[in-house]
Amino acid sequence: MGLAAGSASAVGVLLSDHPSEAGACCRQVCFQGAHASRWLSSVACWRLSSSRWLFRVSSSTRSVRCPVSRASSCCPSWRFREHRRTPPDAAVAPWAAQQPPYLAPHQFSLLPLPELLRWEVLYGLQQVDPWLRIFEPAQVRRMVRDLAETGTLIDGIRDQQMCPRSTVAVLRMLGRVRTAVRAGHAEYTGTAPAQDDVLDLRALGQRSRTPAGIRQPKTVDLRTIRQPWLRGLLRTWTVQQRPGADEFARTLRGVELASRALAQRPGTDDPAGLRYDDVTAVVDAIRTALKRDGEPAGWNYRMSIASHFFALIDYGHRSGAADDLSAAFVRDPALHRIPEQEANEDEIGKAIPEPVIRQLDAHLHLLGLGRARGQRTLAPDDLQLMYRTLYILLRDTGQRPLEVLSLPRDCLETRNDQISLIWNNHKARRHRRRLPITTSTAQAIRTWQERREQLQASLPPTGADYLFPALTHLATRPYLHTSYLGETLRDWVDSIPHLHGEGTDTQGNPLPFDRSLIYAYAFRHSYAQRHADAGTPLDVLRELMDHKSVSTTQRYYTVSLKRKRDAVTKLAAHVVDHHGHPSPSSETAYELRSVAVPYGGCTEPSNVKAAGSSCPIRFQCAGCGFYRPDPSYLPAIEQHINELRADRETAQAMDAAEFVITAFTAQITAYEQVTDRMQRRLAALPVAER
DNA sequence: GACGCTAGGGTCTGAGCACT
DNA sequence: AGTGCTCAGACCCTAGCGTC
Repeated sequence: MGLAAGSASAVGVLLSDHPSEAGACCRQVCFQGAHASRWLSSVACWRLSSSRWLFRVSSSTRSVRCPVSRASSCCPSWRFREHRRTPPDAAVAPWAAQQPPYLAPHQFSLLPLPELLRWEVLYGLQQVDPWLRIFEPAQVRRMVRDLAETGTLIDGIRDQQMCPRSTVAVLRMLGRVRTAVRAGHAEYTGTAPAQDDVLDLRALGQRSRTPAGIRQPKTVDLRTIRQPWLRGLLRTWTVQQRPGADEFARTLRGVELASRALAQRPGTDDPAGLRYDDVTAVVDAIRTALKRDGEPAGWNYRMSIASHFFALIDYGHRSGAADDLSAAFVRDPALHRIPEQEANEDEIGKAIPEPVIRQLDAHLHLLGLGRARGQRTLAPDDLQLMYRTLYILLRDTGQRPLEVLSLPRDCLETRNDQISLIWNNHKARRHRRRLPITTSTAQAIRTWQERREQLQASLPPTGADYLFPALTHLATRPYLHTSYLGETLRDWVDSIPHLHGEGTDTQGNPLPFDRSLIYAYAFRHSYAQRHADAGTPLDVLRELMDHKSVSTTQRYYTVSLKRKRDAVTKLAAHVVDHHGHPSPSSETAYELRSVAVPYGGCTEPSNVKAAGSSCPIRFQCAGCGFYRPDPSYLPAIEQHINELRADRETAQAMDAAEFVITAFTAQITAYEQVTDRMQRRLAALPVAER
């Protein structure tokens, strides 16, 4: 339990009407900041009586010396001694029940509450402790004030009705405490959650917040799952396995989809009657699942939903939680697959085009202004310098945002005049990697490093080892959070007045670039695309990006349709017929009227109509009038000629029939003529176009 | 190469901390 | 008590890698 007002240690005081020793009218426990929960844990032993349930303070709860000076008129001990001056034999209990407790800003008292409510609140606060980052005694004091007229928290009325004058923050605290108390009471009496159709996820240990709009503690109404057996299985699994929030959400999504699909089929309310076809129906529903906004969900997500749903079914079979479940209701790995869709041909990848990056560079002076994150810790100039350095690193190194943010404070290394960036590959768990960088990139880092050294005294010590340290003591990681970078980049990009993309409108004006395509990770794609366009060998780029497999590197950049068209346009102008006569055509006409055959295209109509599978002369292309050899295949054709020569020699050695040798010779001659003509035409071209 | 799993990133949004 | 800022959860997605 953290404490507000940044106090390093504090004292929680529970005033009791049963003082344990003479002269001490308050039972109190000292605790250091975050360890209050240990104290509360020791108080958590409670029992149920016939008419009410209450907590019992454990004997391990220590009574310690009052930290308030006894000379102080605020100290209850001192006040009690003063009280006894008039009736020397006055009892402590009646007196203490009427006394306002002494409270420092970091303390609260439950004394004003009736006894049952006092123990309920205490238990609730103990349970609520792990759900909070910082515990605010002031909120508890307000809650206690507003609860004074209440008898018990276990009541059907809403929080607002219980404390109509409370502020939003107090009602939030009250809601948490009531959730915890209700869950504890229900668990003790054995009424929930094993039988409830409304699951309280927080009471089940999930520390989760809710999607937009829902402010109440998160509950899930299982009554939307129409099949009682499926509802029961999900409830049992949740209660017994206590899944995390994400695991539960995916499983629930799978169950919802399955329930909807099964509801369309007769007899699926009886788990024993389920068949193989029912599994197929469930898989079909997941295979075509949509996101909540109506768009098709991604393949990996749908796969994950299916995986979680069938893990639940397996749990039912395995654990006996679904004893009646038909043995036929299992996934068939061979047939119940969720295939990955083909990538869209027109998709041009996620790289930010270089002209757009140049426009971003031109507006670098705006980065870190406006709503930049971290204004409370850093001066405007320092903030700008930090974000500028982050941008340069993203742009020049192609590293993932988290890798840039978590760079070590001393991340530069110079060997043989080559400067390298030392970084950690979190994703592949390979650390202390080295990436060669340019002098200008290194200079940008050094400039920030020098300024960062001067700032260290004003920064939280947890981030001392990092180049971009956490800026507040609340941060859960020692380095800057990814959302800082993402949100500041978003605000910067939105603040740039004009950002032109590629192409123009009908009036010739440049088209605006879609700003949503600019985000931190997109610079990694740009880095890969930049290297690919510059001709960096794939294996070198793989090393630079620290990928294990080349296929991963290839996924980062794509050959855009435009680049393909450029290539087709250039080559289409040099297509020749089999006599070597130029046979130029528009790229579209050529694509429409031809079909790919070995080493070029075929324009024979019946073969084109059959998509290349119906050659009337059995693919004797070199001698065909419809053959359009493609200059890009020149090296391959020459290799093919060599193979034909080798085959002819083999045939001669085998003393093959004369027509076999003649056929090889004719093919070789035909392909030689094709290459000869193409080479002559290419030689006549300007050097730049070859 | 298809499939499936795990770890973790991008983005949106609300909770709640910190400051006034 | 009001308000702006910070951070973490939800949801969906990508990357990396192992298995078949």
